[in-house]
Amino acid sequence: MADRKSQRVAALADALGEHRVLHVRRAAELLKVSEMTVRRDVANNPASFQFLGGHIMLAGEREGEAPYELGLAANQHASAKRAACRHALKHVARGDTIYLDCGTTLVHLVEMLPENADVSVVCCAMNVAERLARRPDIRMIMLGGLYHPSTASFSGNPGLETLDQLGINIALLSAAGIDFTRGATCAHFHEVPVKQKVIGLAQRCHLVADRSKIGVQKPAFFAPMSAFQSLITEEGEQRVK
Amino acid sequence: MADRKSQRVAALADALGEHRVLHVRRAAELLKVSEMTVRRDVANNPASFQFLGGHIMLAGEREGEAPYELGLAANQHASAKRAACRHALKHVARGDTIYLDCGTTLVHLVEMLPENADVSVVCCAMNVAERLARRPDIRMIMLGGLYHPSTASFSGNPGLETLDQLGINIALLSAAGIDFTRGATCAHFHEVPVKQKVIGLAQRCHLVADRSKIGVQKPAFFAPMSAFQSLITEEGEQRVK
DNA sequence: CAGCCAATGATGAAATTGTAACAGAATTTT
DNA sequence: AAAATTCTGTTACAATTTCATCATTGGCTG
Repeated sequence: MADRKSQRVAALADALGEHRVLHVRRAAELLKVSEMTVRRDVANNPASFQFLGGHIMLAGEREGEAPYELGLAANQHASAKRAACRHALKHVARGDTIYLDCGTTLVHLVEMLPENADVSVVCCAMNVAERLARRPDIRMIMLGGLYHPSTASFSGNPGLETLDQLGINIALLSAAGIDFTRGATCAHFHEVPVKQKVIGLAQRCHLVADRSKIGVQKPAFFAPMSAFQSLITEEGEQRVK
Repeated sequence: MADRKSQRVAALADALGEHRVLHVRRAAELLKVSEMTVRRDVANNPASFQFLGGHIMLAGEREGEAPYELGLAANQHASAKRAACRHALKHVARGDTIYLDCGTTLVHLVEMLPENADVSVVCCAMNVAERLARRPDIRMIMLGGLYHPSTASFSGNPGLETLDQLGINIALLSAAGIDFTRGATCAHFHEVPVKQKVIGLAQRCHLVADRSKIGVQKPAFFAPMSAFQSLITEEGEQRVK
């Protein structure tokens, strides 16, 4: 009986893995038990499931709990990041190929891209790619390689070589630290080669970040401010050259 | 006026970007309007928001709406696929590097991998990668390139070149068609180069699929049955050489 | 400024959801 | 095999959500 129960719980987890959200009634049908039993199963496994007004979802998708280690950073300054992206969006034109950097800033830009914008997006991060995958009207090119949970991004030579085959019009880079004299830095060294190569190849580069990054310096340096056309923050755009 | 409204909608989207889910009441407080107005805003933007029993969440995380076109296929034969994966799992040993093919079959295997299994997983599909990203104990290598929504996978030369840098012990391939005389086929031609190169490089290859695929033939041929150590289905493993 | 219109708020009835209590099944223990 | 225990389904009722309706507000136009 503990068998039956755990089997049901597993089946429910499976179903949720595919549907993301399930109404209690529907779950009861699928599992061929009463609604009440489903409710009890859910209540007994708060670690796995979560109730939300008649619907069941996986607990993991709860507030802030992204599968990445980015979780914490993601929520901070989110509206500032969004605002910065809104400003950055002006630089994207029809037909462009753009590079979106890893981090939690530029994911917001994906949702702002107008429908049928006819843009190709190059990225190297799972969180960005996940959003892009929801947009069949956008062509996505992913730079693969070894996965780094800390940034939800990939690194490696073949990914860098992919860039040789691309013509990037606009590169939108993010940074964890921006110092006007020293330049742009990030937290992890594996990000550096991709950023630098993109900077070298793209027609125009912009640094996109919320203002909390200004004055900060992180361990991995990747570009002087002169590498960028502008710095774009929630307050708008400013020349840096 | 329409200004006020769209501003509210944007603010709501922002708030949801941070919280993922918001109770109507809480949203009403945040936006400083009545609950009813929030409800109306949500109802007027079904493309952006979704109601879930008193809670608001961003659309796109909606039921059944996987971001991939795989949606339909995903549910069919799901338990057969899971069973097949359970059998396939026996071939994975500590320290192995394994290749997981694209499709809806082998995603199930990811969750079955024991914790701290010390395995490296090579993949080329978003749906597989998404699950792997939730597993910090697994090393993931992604073959990047151009994204194909039809299979949620990537293709391209640099991805293929990544394979040259890897030593794959076990390759688990899936197929949309299995014909014992003709061999294994899949639905999309862009999958073929990756599959073939993996088959060429891996120490051992197994074909993993539910039995509904047997006797079926799809347009893109990628390997004769002799390429595989065995065929693994929900009924277990069978030699094919 | 009267009048119109859209937007918002308030109210309450209807529908849905959450939960406790009990009774019947299934399973395990004695 | 009987008893005890756990699990499940049913029912009833409380709490909450949903929605239609109408009153009120605020802005705009003539």
